[in-house]
Amino acid sequence: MLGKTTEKVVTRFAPSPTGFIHVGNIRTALYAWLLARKNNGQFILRIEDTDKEREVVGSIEHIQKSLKWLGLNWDQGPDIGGLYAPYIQSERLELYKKYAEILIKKGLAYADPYTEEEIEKFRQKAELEKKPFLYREYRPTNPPVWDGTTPLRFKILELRQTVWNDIVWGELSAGSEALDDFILIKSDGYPTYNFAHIVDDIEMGVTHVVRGQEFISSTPKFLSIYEALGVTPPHFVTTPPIMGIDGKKKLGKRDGAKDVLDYEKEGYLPDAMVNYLTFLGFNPGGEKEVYTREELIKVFDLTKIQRSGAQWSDDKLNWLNKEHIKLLPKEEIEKNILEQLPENMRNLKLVPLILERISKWGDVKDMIARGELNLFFKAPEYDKSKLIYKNTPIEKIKKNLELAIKILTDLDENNFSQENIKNALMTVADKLDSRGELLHPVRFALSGLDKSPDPFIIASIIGKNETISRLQKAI
RNA sequence: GGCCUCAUCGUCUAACGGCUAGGACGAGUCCUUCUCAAGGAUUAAAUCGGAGUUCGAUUCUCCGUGAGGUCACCA
Repeated sequence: MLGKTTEKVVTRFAPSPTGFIHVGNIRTALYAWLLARKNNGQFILRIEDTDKEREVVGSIEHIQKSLKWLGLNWDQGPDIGGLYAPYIQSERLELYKKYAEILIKKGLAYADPYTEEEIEKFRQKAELEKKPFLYREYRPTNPPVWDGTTPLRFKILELRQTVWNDIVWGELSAGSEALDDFILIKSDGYPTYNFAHIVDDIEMGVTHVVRGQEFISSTPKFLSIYEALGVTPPHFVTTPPIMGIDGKKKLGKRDGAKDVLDYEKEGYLPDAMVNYLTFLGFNPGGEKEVYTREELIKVFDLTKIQRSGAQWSDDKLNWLNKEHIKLLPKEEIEKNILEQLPENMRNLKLVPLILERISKWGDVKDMIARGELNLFFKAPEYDKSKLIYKNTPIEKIKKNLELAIKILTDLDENNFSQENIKNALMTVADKLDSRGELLHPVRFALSGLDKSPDPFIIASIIGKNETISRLQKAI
């Protein structure tokens, strides 16, 4: 499956520092990481900062933070160095120049003599003729010697059909229209992505190039560079796109794809994100869906990556996050929930109640904002008439509330637990015409809400004194 | 538009060419319940269309349709 099975697997994630990493493209990093970890290989982080115009200050740190949060640790990278340092392309310009010289010597690269305006004219002409624009049709016969002030172009010699193999997609092919004289080095001295990533992948010994399917159509160009340099290309692992929630478009920043770190802020578990992201476009077979990180590494298999795009689903992510929360030790759940609460609300007894109403830690803040926890800290104000259960007469409601007070007063304060309260009240409630005529006024007296947790858990949390005081007030 | 690619419930997906096309999310119903949530049970829901190969096609081939990607001194 990996081709040369004896080779050591080396994968990389090579983002450009143009802002945050969104969930639509972090999955490539995840798959590259899984592949390296599964094979005890190397995972490299490389920064492709060859476009100075689009560069955003601080994004390298932000990207590293995103990867760290997800637990995608790298073995070589800008911060930790490694055998092939530096890992930032702008610091490797000499290397690209060296490779460019090799191509020039071989007669496979030449200086582009045209101005941008001239090229634009060619392009317009092609558009008018409804033909695709191909620079090679205007290739200069006697290009000047390249002095570094003009773009350097690759010279495609042989026009032919390109056929190659992709581990995910199988055999792929493209006609000769896909081959053109593209730019290797820009007039500002920086290499293009097309050239730099190949040089680096060769230098760093990358064995598996994991990337999104937007690169399929430029693969013939990449292959012609490998061929020109006399280097065997790496294995290509092309991943399907992730589509936005609403439409069918690829998930991108423009379509509201969120920063990976936004999910950290919202209180998702990194393991749940990793699980969700892995399964968006991959399935090992079988019916198990909740996987730990270690299990994912074990079952990850390149041949089981999907080819069609998958739509992002917050619902499924939320469900999976809840499943991962359930996997956590009790103390950790308590710690995380308490952290979300303001100091005056940090009551350990609230934890089980909160837990069953959230799918991620951030939901706790929403509960607070909606005022759902207020009733545990302050006696509620409410419309008295709502104490009545259906058509039960007021006298009966009053009697039942008095009955409840009597029962609860008899309960020992040390045994004022949800279970004991429930047993005590239910025994009495069962003897009435309907349980509601007791349970409803009690719950309403305690909560003041049409919809709330059951009276037993409320009583156990606010304690015996407060419970009885609220019931008396109701009467 | 040229080139490349993809197509199973609403969504994520499973199914050596062979059981009644399976699971999960979401939705509905029921149980548990005074209400909400949680939990349990359960129902509905799909092989894009048309030819061909075959005893037999979700699976292989062709055509059509739909969708996505790509055609930069961006990566």
